[in-house]
Amino acid sequence: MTTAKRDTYTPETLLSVAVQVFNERGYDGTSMEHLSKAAGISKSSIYHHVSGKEELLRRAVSRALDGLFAILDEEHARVGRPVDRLEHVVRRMVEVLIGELPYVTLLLRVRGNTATERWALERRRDFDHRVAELLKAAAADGDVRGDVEVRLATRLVFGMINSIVEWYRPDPRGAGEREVSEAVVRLVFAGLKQG
Amino acid sequence: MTTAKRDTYTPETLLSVAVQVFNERGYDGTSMEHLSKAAGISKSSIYHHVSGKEELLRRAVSRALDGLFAILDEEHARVGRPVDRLEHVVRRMVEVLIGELPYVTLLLRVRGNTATERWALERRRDFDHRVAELLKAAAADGDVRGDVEVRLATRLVFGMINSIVEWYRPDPRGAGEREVSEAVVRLVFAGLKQG
DNA sequence: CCTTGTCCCGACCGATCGTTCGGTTACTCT
DNA sequence: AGAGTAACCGAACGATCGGTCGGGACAAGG
Repeated sequence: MTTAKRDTYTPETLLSVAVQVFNERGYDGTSMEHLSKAAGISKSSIYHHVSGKEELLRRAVSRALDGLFAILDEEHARVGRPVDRLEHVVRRMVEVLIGELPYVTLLLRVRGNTATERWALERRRDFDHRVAELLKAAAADGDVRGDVEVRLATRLVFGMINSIVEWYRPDPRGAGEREVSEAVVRLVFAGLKQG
Repeated sequence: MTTAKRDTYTPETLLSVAVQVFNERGYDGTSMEHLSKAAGISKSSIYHHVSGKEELLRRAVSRALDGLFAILDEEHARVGRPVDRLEHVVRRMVEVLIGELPYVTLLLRVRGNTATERWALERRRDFDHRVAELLKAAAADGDVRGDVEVRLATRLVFGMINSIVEWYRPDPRGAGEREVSEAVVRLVFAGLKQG
């Protein structure tokens, strides 16, 4: 609180604007001109805050990845029966995904054209493997079905969870979040069939 | 068979090359230079076969959409109990998605920057609504759980199915296809829990 | 007052974008 | 052989790309 800042951009506030535009137009489809219009400052001014377009992407996907990996450090993800730890991770993934929606959205659309994008893809794979091991342990306990391969099931469950970014739009009262995470947990573990 | 064609490009063969590159680099991330390198002809020669970059996109997503809509016209999708028709549509969606993998992949990544992309998004929404009505009818019959909203369940199921394009790679023997469609049907209707 | 540093700007850079054009090659048909 | 044409090419178009540069406006500290 030593400095009384001017009412201006910081790398963080600029990032939130940039991520929104990236998600609307796609990273490749977004020019620095688009960003400057959306931020209300000139194109060259953006370079006062960040080193360039790719740094904005790196900051965004880092934030998303940090949020996801933090789940694995939570107590309920580390101790207990694997099937219960898996349920906790699934539920928390939905919550993080919704809480950091624009950043995770951008992360999930990265294709691998640049070094930054390939680094993001690698960290995503790491996370996937960690969850796959959890599912494998739950299968070894006989708590989840054994007639679907672990790797395949992991991918399909991730697919369902990650697809949330394609349609979820924030609810000002934050009401829909619990409904979504509950629906995902029910469908993943019990399926559509009448229980 | 009246014409013995020269060994050269047609709009269709050129399309298959273009779609592959689009999926690797993203549509916006792909330049006509990239396409010419991949196709082995000069940039200007591409314009002898198609009107431009956007026509390639339009042809690709049209092929994907035609494949999906054709499912709804099949007999098992039109007659019978809604829950059985739903299972058939789910299974066939996986098959079409795998059979037309690169085209459906491109369709699912369209963002809406151009008129062609917005048209594709609109047709996708139409298809989604058709399937949502099927699930609604199955819920009215009491054949699928009623504690998850129909619209929400539809989106999550579509998310799981559509995510296949993110990791499935064609098996020369076509072996994995049945395993995937079976796994999807099991997870969607019965869930992960040991049955 | 003047200096210092933050924040921002218009003008401009070389490179690349999707597309066009005039012309050449190579095959088909008569 | 000669005409016609589908397939192709190199060069260049105006526009836009991500990024650079020198300098102006403005607040804080002396």
